[in-house]
Amino acid sequence: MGEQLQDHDLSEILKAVSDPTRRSLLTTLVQEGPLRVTELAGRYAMSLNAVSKHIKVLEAAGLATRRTMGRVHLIEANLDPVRSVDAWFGELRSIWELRLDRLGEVFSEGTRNNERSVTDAKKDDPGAG
Amino acid sequence: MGEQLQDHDLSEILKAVSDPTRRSLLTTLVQEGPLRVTELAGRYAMSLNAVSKHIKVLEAAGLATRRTMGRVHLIEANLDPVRSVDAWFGELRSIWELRLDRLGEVFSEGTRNNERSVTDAKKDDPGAG
DNA sequence: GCTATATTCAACCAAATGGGTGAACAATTG
DNA sequence: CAATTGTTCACCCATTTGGTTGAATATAGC
Repeated sequence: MGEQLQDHDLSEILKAVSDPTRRSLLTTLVQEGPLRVTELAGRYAMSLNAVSKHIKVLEAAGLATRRTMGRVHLIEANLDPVRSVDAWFGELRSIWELRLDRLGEVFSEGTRNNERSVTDAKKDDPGAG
Repeated sequence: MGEQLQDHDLSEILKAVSDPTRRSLLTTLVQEGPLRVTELAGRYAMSLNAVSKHIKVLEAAGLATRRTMGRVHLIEANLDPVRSVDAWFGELRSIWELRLDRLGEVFSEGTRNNERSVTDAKKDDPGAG
């Protein structure tokens, strides 16, 4: 059961939550539980169709799921994909700290001249992928 | 120091990292430290100008900073804004768990129908539009 | 001063995005 | 069946986006 961190998925998730309306929708769903499309749309100063489209984007990103019950579509939030985002940012941070470790504390004296500290850190290069 | 989580900033940060090229740029900067625009651009199958624009987007989001040294612009990653993203997702998660907790309380009070509150909320509908 | 290098600015283009409207489809109800 | 309700589909429109190219600006070196 590996989580295949596909670049495309990550882009889709991040793009989905980069829109304030969609973030708001997601928050609403998270705090109130599954809601109908119309109920959701009623809270925004935009057309039902616009909200419907936003929901589709959330669905495509895996951040929302739909349970169709008759003519009513119940939309529910799903925060699982957020873990992919966390994972990516986490990885970024550890790469960052790894490099800072290699550089050592020599760097903290000033940010203008860094050439020498780099060569200094070369003695202990693990080459972490 | 409160995190004055401006919606606009969050959107800008998320949109910035929603592009795979920009994520790649950020990763490169994080693992290799400050780099010149040309050096960065040389790693991508796109024009220097395209990369230059991507860098600007990262800068605008606060994810990269620029130190101009003569004609050379050193671009450096800055992961601080990521904390805003973490904060938002974290908030979302706690809201989620809070609601689940509330649902649990309702159950232990002797309610027998699990989805009643959602579907039944129709009678309390304020009316969209 | 001239030339080469590093980078941005400006204009342009195709595609994607966020929004709107009206019609269509699906399901419930009288 | 007909009417109503919930939702999507198909278009249209303006703006943004990601990319291109060519010119402009700034600095470095001969």
